[in-house]
Amino acid sequence: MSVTIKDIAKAANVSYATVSRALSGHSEISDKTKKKIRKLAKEMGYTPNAIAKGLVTKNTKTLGFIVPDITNPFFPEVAQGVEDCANRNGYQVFLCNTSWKLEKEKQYLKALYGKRVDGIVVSPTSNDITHLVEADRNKVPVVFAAYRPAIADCNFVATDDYKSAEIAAEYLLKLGHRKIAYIGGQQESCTNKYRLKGYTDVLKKHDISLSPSYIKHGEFRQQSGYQLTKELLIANDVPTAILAGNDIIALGVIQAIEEFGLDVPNNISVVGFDDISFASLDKVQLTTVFQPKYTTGELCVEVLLQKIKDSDQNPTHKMLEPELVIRRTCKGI
Amino acid sequence: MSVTIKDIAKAANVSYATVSRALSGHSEISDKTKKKIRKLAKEMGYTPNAIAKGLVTKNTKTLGFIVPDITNPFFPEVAQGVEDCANRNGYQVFLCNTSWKLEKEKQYLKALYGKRVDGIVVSPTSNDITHLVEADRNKVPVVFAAYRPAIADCNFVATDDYKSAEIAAEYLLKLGHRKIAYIGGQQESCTNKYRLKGYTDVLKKHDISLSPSYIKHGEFRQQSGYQLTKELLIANDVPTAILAGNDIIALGVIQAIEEFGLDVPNNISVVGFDDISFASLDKVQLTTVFQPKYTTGELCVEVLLQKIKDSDQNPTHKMLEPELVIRRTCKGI
DNA sequence: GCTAGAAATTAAAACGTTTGCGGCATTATG
DNA sequence: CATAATGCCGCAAACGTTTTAATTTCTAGC
Repeated sequence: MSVTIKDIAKAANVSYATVSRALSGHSEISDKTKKKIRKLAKEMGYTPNAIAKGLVTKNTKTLGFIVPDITNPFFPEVAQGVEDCANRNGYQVFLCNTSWKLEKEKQYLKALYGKRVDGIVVSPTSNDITHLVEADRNKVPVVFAAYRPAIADCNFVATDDYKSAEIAAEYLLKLGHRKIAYIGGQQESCTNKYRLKGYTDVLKKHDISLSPSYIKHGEFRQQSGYQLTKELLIANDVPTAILAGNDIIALGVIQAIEEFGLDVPNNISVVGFDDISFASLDKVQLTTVFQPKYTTGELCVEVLLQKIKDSDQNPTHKMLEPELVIRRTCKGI
Repeated sequence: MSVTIKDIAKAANVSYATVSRALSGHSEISDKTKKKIRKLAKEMGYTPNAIAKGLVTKNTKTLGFIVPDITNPFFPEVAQGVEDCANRNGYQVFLCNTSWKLEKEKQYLKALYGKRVDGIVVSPTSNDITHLVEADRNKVPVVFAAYRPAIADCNFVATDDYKSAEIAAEYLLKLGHRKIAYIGGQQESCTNKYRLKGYTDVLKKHDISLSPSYIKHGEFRQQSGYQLTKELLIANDVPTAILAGNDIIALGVIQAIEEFGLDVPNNISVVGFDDISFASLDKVQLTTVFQPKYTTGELCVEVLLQKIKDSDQNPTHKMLEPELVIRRTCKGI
């Protein structure tokens, strides 16, 4: 059995209110007893029970972080930002991995609320976020990470996906490409939609016709990029450039291209999104659009803490700037 | 204010003990009232308060997972195993990232205990684990992940690091290499020690003299592998093979070699440990020693749940089998 | 219709904290 | 010296559950 405030009170021969005050400090109490009790607490090996405390104070100093795939290096970097910032402010974070399953996302949301977390940062699995906004409205502050909800009154911090895609597409055009395919992730996903739109808009702007066979969707996974690219290459009209939905898709794309006997960038140029750490590997040198991952995580908990402090302020929207990083998977035509 | 058991009790005109029983189900209660109350609870939007529940039942259905670096792809895979298995059993997990800082590890341990987690799986930052075994003995069950403690009465699940290194070294010898360097991670780390010993033992067994300049230590990071290899290559006695402390170090090693104008595997062979997903990339094709990462995570929480159920059973030790996976970074001499 | 026994329900304590309010010393004020 | 003000501290309620023991209600057997 672990030692409680009551044990200390008994040992010090004071009421347990006094012990509580001595330990927390922010109440009127004489320096003498404060010293005495703190010393005693240390000797007895007291660790405050955050559970009991949470019950009365109604805040648990706990956050939830819901991600679709912790195995995609994009998310660990965001997670590190979340975690560091939470930790700096005395919070702990529950990690929840949905494996791109909406059902799991819902389950986790419920569980987190059950645990009475003080706030949730979530990178949603799908475009169906009704349960999340419902939670935000009635239960616990929610901020979306790397996702820009269609509804206005939600908190989010995201990188401008539309702009990211614009930048990438413009770059490819500048290199002389006209036959540019898009290998996306989940079609319904919001990120995907914005990126797709940025791409199509740029092409339209330059009067380039969009071949439907050049647009393919699957998952944000290497395997998916690989598969989709195979399909693309088997068809007779091979593009000169491929825009991948994100970096791990791009890795799959490259793999497929080379297995097909073609070369990157000599036959086909490839650009991704995110700039995960492996993109800069000498062997990879993937041209991609950088997204501030760590910062996203940090900012998410910062706005969350704001909401926690002052629950009825206006929703916060933070749009981060993408950045084209040119490496060696693209070539002029 | 969220709806509580008392609210439901009032609405249903029963005692709140009845409500509790109706909801939890595992007590004698008439089917009729059970139905009635459950329906009511749903209508009123009741979510049980796990905090309050934890206070009385003394288990929180919560686990802690402490890792040194979530950014190393090794750990997300373990994390996924931990998370999936925990989730399957109705547990939630706190992710704690120490960034290889012992101080943070200690802080987190305290915080987790404060939150009264039911168990902790930890991949320790250093070889100083006294605080962890102390916690295991007096407070909360702990199991070590991917780490084999020197002390006998601890729970752990790890891959046999000694054997892993043996396999790798033997392979290199079979290819004809005699000048094999070792670029490790943190020297004090247990994993490193076993791998180093496996390597040196094999070399001794084959009567190969160990040059001290061939053994270097730093961190389990790409940058570290890169740096150390640069130093190694600048010295005049260049090895024909390098054993890297893990895969991300290996990536740094390869980078340094190629920047130096040498080729892998034609001039220098390299082998890593872990088999992270990027090792199999077409561009990388790293020869490495596979470690069952996901399984490690899963097993960790399995033994944890055992300990939680039956606290005074003997410590559990699980040793997993490594596996050499031959790709394209090694060549015969 | 009575009673024994089983089944369903209630009352109340407990978990470990925090905190508002009241009371007692002690000190300051007139 | 009496009173007011102040500083410390104790009492007890509260947070939302579970659970033990006690009580009521129901069922069945005679």
